[in-house]
Amino acid sequence: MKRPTGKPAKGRQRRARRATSVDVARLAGVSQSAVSRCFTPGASISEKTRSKILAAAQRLDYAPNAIARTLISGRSRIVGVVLPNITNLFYPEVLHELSLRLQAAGLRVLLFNVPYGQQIDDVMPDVLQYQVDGIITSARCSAAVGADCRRRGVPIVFYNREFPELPGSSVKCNQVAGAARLADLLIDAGHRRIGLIAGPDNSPTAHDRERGFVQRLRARGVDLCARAGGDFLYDIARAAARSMLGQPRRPDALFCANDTMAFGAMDAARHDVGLAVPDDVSIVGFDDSGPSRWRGYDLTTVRQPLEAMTAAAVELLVQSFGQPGMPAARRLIDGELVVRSSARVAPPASD
Amino acid sequence: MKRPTGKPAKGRQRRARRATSVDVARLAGVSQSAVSRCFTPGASISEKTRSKILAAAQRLDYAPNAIARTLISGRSRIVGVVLPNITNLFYPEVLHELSLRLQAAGLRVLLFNVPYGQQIDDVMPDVLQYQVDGIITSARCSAAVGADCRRRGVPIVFYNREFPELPGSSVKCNQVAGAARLADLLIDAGHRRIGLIAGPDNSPTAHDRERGFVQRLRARGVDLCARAGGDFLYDIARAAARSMLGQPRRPDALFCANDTMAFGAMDAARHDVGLAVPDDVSIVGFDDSGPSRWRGYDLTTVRQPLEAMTAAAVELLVQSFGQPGMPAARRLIDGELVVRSSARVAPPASD
DNA sequence: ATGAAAGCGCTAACAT
DNA sequence: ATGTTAGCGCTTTCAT
Repeated sequence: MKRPTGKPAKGRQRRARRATSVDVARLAGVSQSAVSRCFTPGASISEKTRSKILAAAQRLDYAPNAIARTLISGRSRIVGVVLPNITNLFYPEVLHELSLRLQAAGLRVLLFNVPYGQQIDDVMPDVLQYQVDGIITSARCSAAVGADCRRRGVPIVFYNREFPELPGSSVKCNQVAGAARLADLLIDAGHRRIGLIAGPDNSPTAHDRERGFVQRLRARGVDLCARAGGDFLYDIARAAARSMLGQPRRPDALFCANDTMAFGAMDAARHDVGLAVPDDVSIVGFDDSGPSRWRGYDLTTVRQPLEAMTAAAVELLVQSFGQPGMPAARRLIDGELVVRSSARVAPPASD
Repeated sequence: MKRPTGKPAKGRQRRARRATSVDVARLAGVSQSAVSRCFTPGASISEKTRSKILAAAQRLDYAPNAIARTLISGRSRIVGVVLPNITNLFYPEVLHELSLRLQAAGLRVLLFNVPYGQQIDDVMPDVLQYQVDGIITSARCSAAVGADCRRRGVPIVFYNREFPELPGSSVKCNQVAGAARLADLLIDAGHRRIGLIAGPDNSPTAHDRERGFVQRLRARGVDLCARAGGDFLYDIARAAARSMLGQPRRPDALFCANDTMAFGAMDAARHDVGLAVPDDVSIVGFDDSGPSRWRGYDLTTVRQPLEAMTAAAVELLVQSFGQPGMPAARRLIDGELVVRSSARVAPPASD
């Protein structure tokens, strides 16, 4: 089955044939392995050979084929990033940070979107087929996935999720502590009728925030006076706030489990119910997303320290490349209370 | 260099050895190529063999190695997505749409971020090394990149950018027409003192919007009464609007080249200058980003039809997989005028 | 420091 | 329909 000389390698090729290391070797008058070494940092090669090879490579417009390299070396330098729903105001920033840092570490981002309602399990086979060196995920995850990764030796880092029973490190913002600080802030300001607009039932993050808030309230002898679900969405939260604040004995402070809902609540207060913020009602959120700095909202909230979280995630992942059997590390990073004007900070003067 | 029998393939391996098609073939008692066919849609294989193979594959937890497949077939099913700055309120949605659609088409997204100030050229070598089947990009781009792609036979689709001189298709929202509609809307409402807050100097999109707006104004006999740069950013636009609206002969309408700047301008009008929107000043933007629907802004704007644009981009790319020499297609998609309450729509009753 | 050779896991031509 | 075989382009021993 020798192919007739001169014919371009098989009939298959669909793209312009790129120069290979063999071509470069031939032109430079060296062996193919020399070319390989030339493009491998730290390989032993003389300066003379190197420059000959580089010249030939340049002439042929050669660049190493990362796919072939992956196949033989078993390392792809690709990280699978699996996110639940990029549309959420929070994830774009995460992804931005993540891709910059991974790029800086010489790693590539293979992005996977888990459509609403599905979990990571559904995309996992695809991720694994591309021989990713590691995975960073913020999606829901089952034990099967953990087992998969372990079996394959693919390290996984959970971002703002935690699965103590799964092998894999995690990085989390301390939602509980952050929410507690907001509870303190409201109570210190003299609020006693405090309502809560919660996130989706299936979001651990939302749960943590609610738990942290309510626990601290209890610890200081205050009970929630109203609660509604807002699903992390503006419209739902606005409707919830509208009806909550429309009551005769309405709350005078509102904790929303994320910023987007807080914006909805503020708009409900001002435009639907006709209350002033913070004079009639204090409103606080969680995330410190872009619009919270805007003058129209100026939201008191807790900043998730994205840079630190992302740096930690990448760091943990890169570390685990070194030692395969690395024990799972858990990093809990405190959020920063950002006090703006949407909540009063002291009890009203005359009361 | 025969390796001693029984020893695990070389000393190199860093991850648990995964089952290969050879293992599956052996267990199923068929040839390795049969296994390959079994996992190739449309290949001819008997039902009996297929099920034998699938059973063996399941037992061994086998999945085809996409990297090896890429190497031999020359098709990676990976699309390089190159974006300039994901933090911009617009790109997250693009990326979301794009990744969903590409996933649905059986393609993977390899994400590249072009840090501020750089152009696509700087990341291009990396993209190409991974043998992507195609590229979708929204980053600045030079002729060299176009030449690169052409030479390599890698199709490229420009998203909201256009390079007529480069080989490659493009999908664009018709910024000029959209901006013209906003100009019409303001003039029809009786505005004659119209100001503009422009985008970054290096953004073609920003230029198109400004050009479309100003041209239509001129065509109807109106000249811009003020102009400032806002760099697509909230803070800068707010400052610009503050000084513009603080003048004695201030504009009574403002076009901001994107929504984010319009939010800044609205906040400046209301909170910095004490003007009512739209009673004292009409403000319009461009993009229809999330907060424009919020009650606090309720911004009149032009919606970039992301779904249509993204669908077109993926479609063009997939088409060009079929015919390598496909002529570049240019798709210009009209945006939709979204009339909300931030701009008045008729001349004031008594004037 | 360099070269020869093996082979990563797979697809696709060819032969049966 | 199935098996045989030749590589895809590279990294990595091993030998020199």
